[in-house]
Amino acid sequence: MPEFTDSVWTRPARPRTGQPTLSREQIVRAAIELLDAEGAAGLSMRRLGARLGSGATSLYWHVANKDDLLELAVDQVMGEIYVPEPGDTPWRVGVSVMADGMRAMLLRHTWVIGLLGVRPTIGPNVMRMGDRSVALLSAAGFTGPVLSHVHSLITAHVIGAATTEAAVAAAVHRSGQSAAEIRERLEPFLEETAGDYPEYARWRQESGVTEMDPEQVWDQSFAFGLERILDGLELWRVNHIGDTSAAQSGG
Amino acid sequence: MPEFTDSVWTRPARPRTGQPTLSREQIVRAAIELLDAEGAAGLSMRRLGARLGSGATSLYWHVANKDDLLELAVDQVMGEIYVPEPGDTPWRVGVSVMADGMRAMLLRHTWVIGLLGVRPTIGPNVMRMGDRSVALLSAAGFTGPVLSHVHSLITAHVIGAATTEAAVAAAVHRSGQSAAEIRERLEPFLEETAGDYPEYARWRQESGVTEMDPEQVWDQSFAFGLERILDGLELWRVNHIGDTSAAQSGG
DNA sequence: AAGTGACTCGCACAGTGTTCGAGTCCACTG
DNA sequence: CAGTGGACTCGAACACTGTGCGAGTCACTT
Repeated sequence: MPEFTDSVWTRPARPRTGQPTLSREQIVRAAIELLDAEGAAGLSMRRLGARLGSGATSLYWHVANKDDLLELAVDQVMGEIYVPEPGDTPWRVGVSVMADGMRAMLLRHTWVIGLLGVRPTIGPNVMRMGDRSVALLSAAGFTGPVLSHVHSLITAHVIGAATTEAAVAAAVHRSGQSAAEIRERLEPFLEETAGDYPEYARWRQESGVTEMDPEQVWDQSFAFGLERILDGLELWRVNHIGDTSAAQSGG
Repeated sequence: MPEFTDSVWTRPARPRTGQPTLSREQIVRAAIELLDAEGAAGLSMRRLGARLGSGATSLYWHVANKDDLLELAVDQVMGEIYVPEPGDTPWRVGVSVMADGMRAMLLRHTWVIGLLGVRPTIGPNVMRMGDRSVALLSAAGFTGPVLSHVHSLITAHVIGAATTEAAVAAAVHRSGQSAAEIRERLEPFLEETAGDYPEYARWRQESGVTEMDPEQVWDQSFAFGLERILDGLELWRVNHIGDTSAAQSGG
């Protein structure tokens, strides 16, 4: 029975002495490249070994198993997220920068999304990100459990938005068609079922959403949501902290 | 090359004449049971066939492939979400009921979470849910692209929150330990690295979060986020619609 | 009685993650 | 310098996966 406390991060790394041809960092990097290029289904230990010019089973010396490798890969790309220092900017800007950066990362590495619900990551990069987030939100005046709630709220928005966006993007990519082609092809199907979903059909027609650039819609949707969240948080701040000075400078 | 428009939903169902021992509904139901009991990794066509007392390849008569089966399963459980009629309650309550229901569903069927980012679902239950959401949000005064943004915002919060919660729950379940045991075992590891993450360590100590019931914290975190989102939306409503009468009754 | 189409299913194939044990090479000790 | 131990590589093998194919069974129509 595996234990939660027995993960890549709590186990000591194997000591390195010789000059081996393979290294853990190299393997993780190659895995990320493969995942970016071909998605989660494209990564197999044999293919990864081949890409590195070594046998598939050699990898198991450096990595306990595939799950561990994926966990390492997730933590690695988490390190790409930039969390601003508190005090540099108003807290809303700081949080927005973090959220935008996280969203961009998830859309660069869409395979991460499917892994986030499987197992929590406590790797160094994630920890470092958490540490900096605490600094940012502390400076904004959030403390105690609420600080954690705020952090969860922001990350949940990013993850949720990226999830649906990635799903559509994956389908578009798989189909090999442009978004416009797909819309055109899907149209008759939607027309046909319009009678079953009258409210939706009405909105679809009168909203003009069919004429818009999908990519822009995603961006707008994400930005709109983030602004509403920040508005809501600001309101809470005013009511529960009453001190707006922290909005400008840290501490 | 598969096409986006060639999915389970756009293809006509096979006509049924005889009295077969297997049915699509039965297969989907059994698949959901298996997924609930053992997670995504526990579902294989062979095991599913065995559970239904039939050969594994027999399933392929009723279902094109495993991906299609999963899509059917996702849509099925999406049907468990209750979206209130507009007019029954203030819009905030209506939205909260939908969000709570969706969260509960995702936590009942955590395997769904890992599939949401893989491929968009346009099954009947999802469509029906969309239709009713449009009705709810229209009655609240949201129109055009903003209505879609609001819907995305709510669902993103639910999905994002459920994602991290499910990840932890899965790890706890796998470990076979209680949350308290895990915390106790993880403690030395966190102590050890506390020096590297000073802000986090400070917050952890002074927030008292270690003494709380994890399940309650999840609930509180989700509710806190939802309230902030609804506050932010309310603010937007007041500024951009200026009509608060729609808050009480539909239309 | 023959035929047709719905449906079931065993076999086979290519591919997966992972274990095991044999093999290679280097750094160090005696 | 011989030898030993450990770091590291890797081929073979095992149990498993999704799925195509073709043969088989049955109910019903003509």
